Amino acid sequence: MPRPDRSHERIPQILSAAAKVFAADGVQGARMDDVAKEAGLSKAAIYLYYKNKDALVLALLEQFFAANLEALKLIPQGNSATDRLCLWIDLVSAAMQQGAHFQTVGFEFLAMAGRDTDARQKVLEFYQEYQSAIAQLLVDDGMLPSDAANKAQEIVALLEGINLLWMAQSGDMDFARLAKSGVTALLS
Amino acid sequence: MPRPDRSHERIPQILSAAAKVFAADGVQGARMDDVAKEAGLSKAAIYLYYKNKDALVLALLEQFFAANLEALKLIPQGNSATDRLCLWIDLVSAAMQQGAHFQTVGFEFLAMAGRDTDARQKVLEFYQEYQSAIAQLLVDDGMLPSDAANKAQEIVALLEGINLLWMAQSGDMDFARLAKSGVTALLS
Amino acid sequence: MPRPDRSHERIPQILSAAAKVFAADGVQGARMDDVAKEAGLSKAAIYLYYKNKDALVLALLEQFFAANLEALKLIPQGNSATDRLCLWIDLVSAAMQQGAHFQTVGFEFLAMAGRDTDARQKVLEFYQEYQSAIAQLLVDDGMLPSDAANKAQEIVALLEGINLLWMAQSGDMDFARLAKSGVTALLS
Amino acid sequence: MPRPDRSHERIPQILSAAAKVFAADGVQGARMDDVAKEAGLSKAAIYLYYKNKDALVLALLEQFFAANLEALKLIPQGNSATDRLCLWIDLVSAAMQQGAHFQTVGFEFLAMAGRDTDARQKVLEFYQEYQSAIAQLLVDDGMLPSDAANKAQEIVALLEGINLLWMAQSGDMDFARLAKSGVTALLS
DNA sequence: TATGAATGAGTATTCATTCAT
DNA sequence: CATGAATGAATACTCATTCAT
Repeated sequence: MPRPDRSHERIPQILSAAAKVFAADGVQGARMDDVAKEAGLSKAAIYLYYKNKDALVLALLEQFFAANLEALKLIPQGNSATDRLCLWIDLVSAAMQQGAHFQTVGFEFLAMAGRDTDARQKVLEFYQEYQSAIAQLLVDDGMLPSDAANKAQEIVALLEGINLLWMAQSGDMDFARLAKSGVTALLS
Repeated sequence: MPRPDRSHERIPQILSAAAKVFAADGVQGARMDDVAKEAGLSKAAIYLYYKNKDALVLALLEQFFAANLEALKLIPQGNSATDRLCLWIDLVSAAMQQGAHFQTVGFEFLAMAGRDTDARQKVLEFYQEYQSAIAQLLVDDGMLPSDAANKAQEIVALLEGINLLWMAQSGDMDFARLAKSGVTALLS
Repeated sequence: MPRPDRSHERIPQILSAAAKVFAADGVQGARMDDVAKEAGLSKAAIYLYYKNKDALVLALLEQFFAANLEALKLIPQGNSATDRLCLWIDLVSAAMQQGAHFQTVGFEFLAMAGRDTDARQKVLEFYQEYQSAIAQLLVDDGMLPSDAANKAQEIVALLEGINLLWMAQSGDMDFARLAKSGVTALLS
Repeated sequence: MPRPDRSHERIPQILSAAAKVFAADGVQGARMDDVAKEAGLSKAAIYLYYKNKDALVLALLEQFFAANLEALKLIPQGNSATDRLCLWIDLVSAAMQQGAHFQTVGFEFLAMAGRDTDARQKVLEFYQEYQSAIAQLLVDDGMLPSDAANKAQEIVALLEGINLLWMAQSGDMDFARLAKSGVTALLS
């Protein structure tokens, strides 16, 4: 009599706990003990699902960038590229307030990318998809593909940079206003 | 009988070693042992100059942002704000190739800022000075102070974002071209 | 509704798997997980048949020495004690090639005997029966019982020692020839 | 507090403690914690001298067989091979009472030899030197080299086997008497 | 000022064992 | 009978930090 497969509930449970603990203590500073406690599981149970801490970190890193890519699907239809981006920025900005605390982990993932091949691969893929999506949006609006690629890079850089400043200032900054103003300027 | 103060030669020696080791292994991953070996000193000698690892990390963080602020003094005189920024970007871009490897540590410092008060303070100061300098440059060119503050934030965000993309792509990107093109667009 | 008793098939299945795993990884190094996998059972199933790992080890130890005692029953009838021993050595030697790999576990059992009362008991019994059987064989040939006891001890020691050397040399040695030559010399 | 002992004194200190603990708990059962405590050092200090537990075990194994080889140098001069061996047996027998408890570890080393290449190498070397020394003694007494090699193997086997029985019987056996009687028989 | 030697306080990882199903 | 899932209790190994010299 096979029992139900608990993996599908344990894995989000563990990842969610890990995200919380990693955000609070940093990737290296986080203890498996605390992840387990936060997940309401024994430490050994974590190792049932992740071979070791590195595997857990990588799984979280994947989830982090995958979640960010998900946000690209929220880009709405609309008249102009500028309009569509500005509407999207509002959506993203609202969502940002939520996961703000966890965002700092993103910086550690970027640092990891400088040292770990797997991490670098994920980061690269993420920015490539991100830029592609923005470029497509510009092409939809009539921009030449070659121009769109460059402009998309500027836009992505601007948004990531604003995000960086926003984090640096502990969220004490109007992300949406600055982003919309910047994007509008870049596209005018 | 006073002994010679070796601080002026030991401190750069240690910081330089620490920078190398931190870049290679990450801030938390770096071992005092390795810093000492890299510096050609005994581990205990490090403790003569830095109370503990945290102090060393903070000193390095200070140095990191101070060095970046130094770059602001390189902003040249010139006709328009756009011209001056573009000339400056060329200078910065050339310098960047050098310390590329160490830049990843910057991300860890940003992550630290999310958790450590001292780190946050330094990061905040850095971005405030950075934005002020850019804003001043815009005011010099005739922009209204209130507009200049906003525009400076956009420019700083853009440049930091491009830097981030540049790191993420392991330097495989034309930093200067993209930065100049973006800044020009923002200021047109 | 009584269910069929599977003990008679499970127990050899488990012991045989355990023997394999113990031989490969050592008694302490062997994991119940691996024994279970080797036996094609779940780990918990092992515990249905053996209270704990110690019980399994002891069962294996018993089997090990019992199997060695079985060999004593193979001592053939014959003319002289020397003849009978030499014939027997040939039989034992042929069998040794088989279980060679598992023999290393024997050393661990001897080591255990130095620390564990139960193990010591089994080992003592084994050598007592071993020596008795050989002594009886000598008495059958006309030797005085008191002389036979001593001579049997020498013979057992010699054979065990040759076995030891044979193991130490990874089987790269003519066990039978050396054993027969030695026994003949002891009895001449 | 006086300055601690010099490092070259630490190694015998650690090995001696390890021998004690390993004898009591077995090689795998021994905890580094206990070795440290027995040595009067911190656990970390052990790791200053031995990379890991395996390295410590191997060092002990080396010492074990090296010490046994040392005993070969005690073989005295004398008239006949038999005389020399009997005199030597008396010496060895007296020494055995001392390290009796540690001898059980020898069985574990033999078991290790079945699984670990380094261990096997050491064991092989040991028995080769052991047999060579005995063979030389026989040649000194006029035996043909080819006969001596075989006879030496029998003698070594006998002595190791008696040692094995002696351990199995917890020392409750007259090692020297049996050994001398056996060797005399083998050489008559 | 400088260091070799030492350690206390962790931390990741493992594994025998249990139990609900 | 049988097992997938879970865990408590261990244990090897690490590292920032100290201190006698």
